[in-house]
Amino acid sequence: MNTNTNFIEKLRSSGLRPTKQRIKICEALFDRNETFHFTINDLAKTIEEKLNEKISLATVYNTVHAFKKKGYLKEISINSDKSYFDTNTSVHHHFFDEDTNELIDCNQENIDSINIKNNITGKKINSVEVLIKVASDYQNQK
Amino acid sequence: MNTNTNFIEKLRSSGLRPTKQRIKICEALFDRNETFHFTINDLAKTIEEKLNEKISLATVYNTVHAFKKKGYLKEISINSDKSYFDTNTSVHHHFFDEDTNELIDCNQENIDSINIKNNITGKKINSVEVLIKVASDYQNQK
DNA sequence: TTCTATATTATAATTATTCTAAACTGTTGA
DNA sequence: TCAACAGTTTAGAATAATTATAATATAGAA
Repeated sequence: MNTNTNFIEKLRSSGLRPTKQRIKICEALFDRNETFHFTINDLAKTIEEKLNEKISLATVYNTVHAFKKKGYLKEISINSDKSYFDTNTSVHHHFFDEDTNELIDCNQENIDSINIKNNITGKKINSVEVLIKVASDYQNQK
Repeated sequence: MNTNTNFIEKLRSSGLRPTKQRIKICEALFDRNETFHFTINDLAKTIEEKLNEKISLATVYNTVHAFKKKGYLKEISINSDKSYFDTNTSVHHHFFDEDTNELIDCNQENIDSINIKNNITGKKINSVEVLIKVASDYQNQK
């Protein structure tokens, strides 16, 4: 409940009404020790199975997008079948394990800093993402 | 027609039957001076409007995937609403213009080489992709 | 030419995501 | 405390990209 008070504060201070659903989603996302990499479905399943709460999918989508807009989540672009999100919003990169479809953080220190010598004229760089696709050594990749 | 002979050769030598449709798709993709960045819809539209040919969408999908598997196309991961492909299969990276939804090549020399200090144990790196999202300087990004 | 494996096609099915419009709820202020 | 209203949630419909299906057509070998 102490954490919940924090979530309520966090929501209110970012101009989001602290509704029952949003607080639950905060719990599912931020009440953990490790970074959480998830798809909308993963999150919905977590809420349903771990928190015994049924939240409409539309709300899960809305909330995740609201949180992303507020900077509490990052969206990661992988194979374009679905969206992946990350509770780690610091600058960092990702491994994507093609065997298991799992995302793994790759912190900045693991890659020399990326210096783009020439940017597109008149445009501002919003993000630089590095995605490293890996798979078992022994098997052929599709 | 000289190019078509080349396409037929290329197809046959990679174990793909040189069908009317595949040859047309080769024309649409490879008969150009510049790299082509496209979605399936872009390609279908090109074939219909520029080459006056109507090829079933399923065939366009099948062929693009076959070409990707053979290494003639690269798939680029951006916002997960649709897939983007690239006729430039050399190692290079991309700018993505969020104002226009346009992909722009970013050749390797524009970025210092990316050195991953620690890879995931037991896995092989299949690809390293850098995606630089840009947008107009003056406007707020979503 | 005939045969067969491979391709193509229209269409249906599937999946992720967004939209809609009605019902519900936090918050404000009387 | 409570009315009012804007902001939220919801189920379900709509949309869009992609894949599956199964019938028809075709390339290439014999």
